[in-house]
Amino acid sequence: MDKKSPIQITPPERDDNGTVTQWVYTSLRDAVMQGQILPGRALTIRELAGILDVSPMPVREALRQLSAEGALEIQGNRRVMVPKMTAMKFTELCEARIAIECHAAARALPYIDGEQLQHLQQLDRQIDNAQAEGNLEQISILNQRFHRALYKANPHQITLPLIESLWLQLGPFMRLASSKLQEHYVIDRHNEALAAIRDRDAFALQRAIAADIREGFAFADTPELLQSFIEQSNQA
Amino acid sequence: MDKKSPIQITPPERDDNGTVTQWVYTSLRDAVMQGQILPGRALTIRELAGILDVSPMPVREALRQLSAEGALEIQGNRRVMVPKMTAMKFTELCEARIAIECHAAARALPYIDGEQLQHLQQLDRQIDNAQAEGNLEQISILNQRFHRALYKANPHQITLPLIESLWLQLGPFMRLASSKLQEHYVIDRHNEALAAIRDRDAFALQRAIAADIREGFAFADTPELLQSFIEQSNQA
DNA sequence: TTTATATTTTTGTGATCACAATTTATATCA
DNA sequence: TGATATAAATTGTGATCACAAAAATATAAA
Repeated sequence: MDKKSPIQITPPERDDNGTVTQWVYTSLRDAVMQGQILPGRALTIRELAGILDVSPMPVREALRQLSAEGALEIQGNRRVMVPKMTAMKFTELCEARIAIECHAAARALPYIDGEQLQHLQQLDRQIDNAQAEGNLEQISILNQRFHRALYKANPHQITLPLIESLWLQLGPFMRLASSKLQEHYVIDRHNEALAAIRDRDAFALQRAIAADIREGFAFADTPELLQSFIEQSNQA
Repeated sequence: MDKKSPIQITPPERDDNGTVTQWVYTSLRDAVMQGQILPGRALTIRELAGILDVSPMPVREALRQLSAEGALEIQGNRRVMVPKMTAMKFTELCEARIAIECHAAARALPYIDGEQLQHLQQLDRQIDNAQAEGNLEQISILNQRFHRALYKANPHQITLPLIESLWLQLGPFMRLASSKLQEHYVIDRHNEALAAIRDRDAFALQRAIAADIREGFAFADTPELLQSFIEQSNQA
């Protein structure tokens, strides 16, 4: 119980409506996304149930769902863990994000009305503020919210679950890696995206989104730098 | 129990190794893919457990996994059902397939060696045979196998689960729709794909894959035809 | 100390049960 | 007959238990 690395879970308010399974799911999802569980660390149902003070049943269900979403990995031993990152996997995830999110953005463009544009602009301003404060955590959350709002403008959207799966797989590594950095310059490509939306220019929008995603990973520009981050995050 | 539409499940051999949950999952997945469960039909844990002659527990887990994969949908009532198709959703799923599978094919291309090419050619011949026999069921299975083998050539592949999710969402509708057709001409684009692979031509490969996917849906060419298939498949 | 073997503990799986919420069926009244 | 209220049945959820498989630990031999 205490020989292994600690699992720090800060669960959200136990909202009375909604099932326990739902709450456990959100708690674990957040913990994974924030890199609070080391990759490779074995997650046992009973231990998590003890930490969250619930019966094993909702944990079982949440683990299965998170595994299906790619956030966790079921090994041959039936053991569940946060997947370890590799350089090639990282590259594949980035390129997949670019391909799918550009597609989603282009498909959403025709549906973006004035109100939604305003909402995106507001999110962009909030990101600027968080940038000024150097609040990396907040930047990351708002950035996700910006992308989600953009893709969701398409009322027939079906790719968001796929995109979120990629975010889940990249999330833990991103957090661990960016926490090792003292500074992290971010060029704001959201303005370019907003301009492209106003111009109804799908290609420009895709360029802006692709650049935004690519520059979000710029901290691991060189293969050597990437490798060093991976080794640090996979110490287990 | 018998007022509702029947659920015809032909489960595979109960392989002794592997968990009951795994077996239930595969059984339900196949049933959904083959359109044997009407969209909108409420799936209850106990009923499925009775049909498959297992306890409710493995059914619960399988349903949750299938829901996370997009094969099933959890309504507000916590009821689970096969999602209903809409014209717009169908279009979005097709376009997403094209975008992601073209990406996956291009990323796999550099890794395809002689042995894998040979395997793809063999699958192509099998498809030709099934075509000659008019065995739609077999064509569909082999076609999936062809695409899967192609994308899997990339050893760092991470998009296959996303692609399979799209297949799961399209599958039931495709089966129901194509069963209404007497004939279904299929132009074989796999030869073009194989030629592109031999030439190491990524763009040509993407064109071939895109055309293959698009022509697989050609039976619903016009909006009116598509609408009529949707209405037929959603009678519930 | 290191390696191999035996024992204990822990773990995932699947079954069963209780209960509140929802659905379905039945009865009541216009 | 048709709408509405009441009762019965069914459902998902979460808890608990038993058990075989796996992991961790202890023991023996080199």
